[in-house]
Amino acid sequence: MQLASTGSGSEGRPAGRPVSRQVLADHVYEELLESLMDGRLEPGAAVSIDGTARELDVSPTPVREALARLEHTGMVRRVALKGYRVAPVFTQEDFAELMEARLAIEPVNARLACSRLTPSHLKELAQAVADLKDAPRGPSFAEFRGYLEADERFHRLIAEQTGNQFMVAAYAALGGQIQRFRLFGGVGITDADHAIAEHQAVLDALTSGDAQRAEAAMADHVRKVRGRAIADAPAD
Amino acid sequence: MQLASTGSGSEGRPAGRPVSRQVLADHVYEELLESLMDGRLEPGAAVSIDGTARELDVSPTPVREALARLEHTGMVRRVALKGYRVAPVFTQEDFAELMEARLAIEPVNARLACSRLTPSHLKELAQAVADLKDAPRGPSFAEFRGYLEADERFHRLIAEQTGNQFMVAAYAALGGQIQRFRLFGGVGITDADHAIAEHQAVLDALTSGDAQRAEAAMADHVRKVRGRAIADAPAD
DNA sequence: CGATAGTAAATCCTATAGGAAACAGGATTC
DNA sequence: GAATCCTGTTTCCTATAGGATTTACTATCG
Repeated sequence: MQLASTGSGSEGRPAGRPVSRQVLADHVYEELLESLMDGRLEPGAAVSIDGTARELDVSPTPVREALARLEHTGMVRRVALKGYRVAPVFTQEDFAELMEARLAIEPVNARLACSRLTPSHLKELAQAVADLKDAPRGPSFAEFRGYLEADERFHRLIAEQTGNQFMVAAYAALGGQIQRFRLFGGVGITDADHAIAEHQAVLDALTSGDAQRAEAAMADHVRKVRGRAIADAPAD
Repeated sequence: MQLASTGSGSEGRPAGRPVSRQVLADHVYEELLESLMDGRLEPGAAVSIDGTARELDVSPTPVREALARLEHTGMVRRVALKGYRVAPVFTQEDFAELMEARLAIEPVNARLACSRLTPSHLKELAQAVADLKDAPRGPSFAEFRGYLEADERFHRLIAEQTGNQFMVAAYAALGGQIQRFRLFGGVGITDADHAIAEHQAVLDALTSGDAQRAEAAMADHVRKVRGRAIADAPAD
């Protein structure tokens, strides 16, 4: 790394980025994922490979690779020779299926995590609940973004604390869809008080170390989320 | 499939082939997936982009796209600037986690599928069990390949018959790993008689329409598979 | 006025080229 | 004899070019 006396070739490295060499496809992936999560890319919108490449000032090759990865998450769909589109809006049936899947996975996660919890894990969970309480809940997206982030973080932490890589993967596959639904499913943050109380109940159960109770608390939470969403659903 | 007949690639492809136009990346994906499932690509082996491209007589671009998709399934791993490698062998801990995840997902699948079963679905399941019984079980891989395929098909059919796209995705994420473990985990087909009987029990429960019984039968099957695998595990 | 054909633009898909980094092997020096 | 440096090769990563196909717009004809 130290330069030899006879510097061969270009000596001037850009001062801004000395070694932080990163693969462009990763950057593109992160950028697209953020756009999808933030709602800047609305369901049904076309995601042009060339267009995205021009917008991010890269070549189409990294964009193609990033989209290939994103396709496997269900966030975008590929039609063989037509290109990529953002996955369509959730129907009520999709939502019901998603909640069914959450009911199968998340209570198990809570039960498994319960037996492996460490104090630092509990602290992280408590922080997530605290952030949920403190997050602003304004009408614009920028204002309730923190709320959604804390909500997702709480559930993801529990999945990670199972120590089971497959349960983490299973939740991750759902987590993106859950986040997407929160944005476009029509359910706002009218249920914050209830949701916070339920999260607190899950956290209390986990703290108590009673795995059965934690599993039940999580199942109760998911069921109630489903119930509130159905009650608020637009009759389209 | 035409890839095999290209021989010594002399010139570009002949112009008059409008029909059966398909994306090359899909071909590469299928080819690689089959190699991974068949065990031709052993765990830890490097999967060179350029090498695979030469071998399949395509350019590196489709190979890159196929590998990007495969990475998300856990079959291959990517190191930032070093390339792709086949995922390492399962440890006993990995196996325990996989079975824990199966226990969370597959019994639920059986329960959900039970209420939606149609006669044609039942016929497909019965065919899978019949194939399992009839499949040869020789020592070489080519001989018990049919057995593994029927086994995987049975479980996948149940997942699909839930009608829940997310449960299908969750099972698909596990299914590949299960198949990989069957090849490299050390458990042969010494338990065929037990496994067939358990599959039959699950099928009977599904036929009866008793969702609770189907769920229990599937849970019993997964637990017994786990038990037999642990008993047969090499003490490495 | 409406429908159709033709052209132009945009897009996807694949191949090829070139730069950068990592790995392997051999030669040199202590 | 061992460690180090250098060099050649391989591989990954990105950019660019070109063929093929779909889409949109326009002009012409019925």
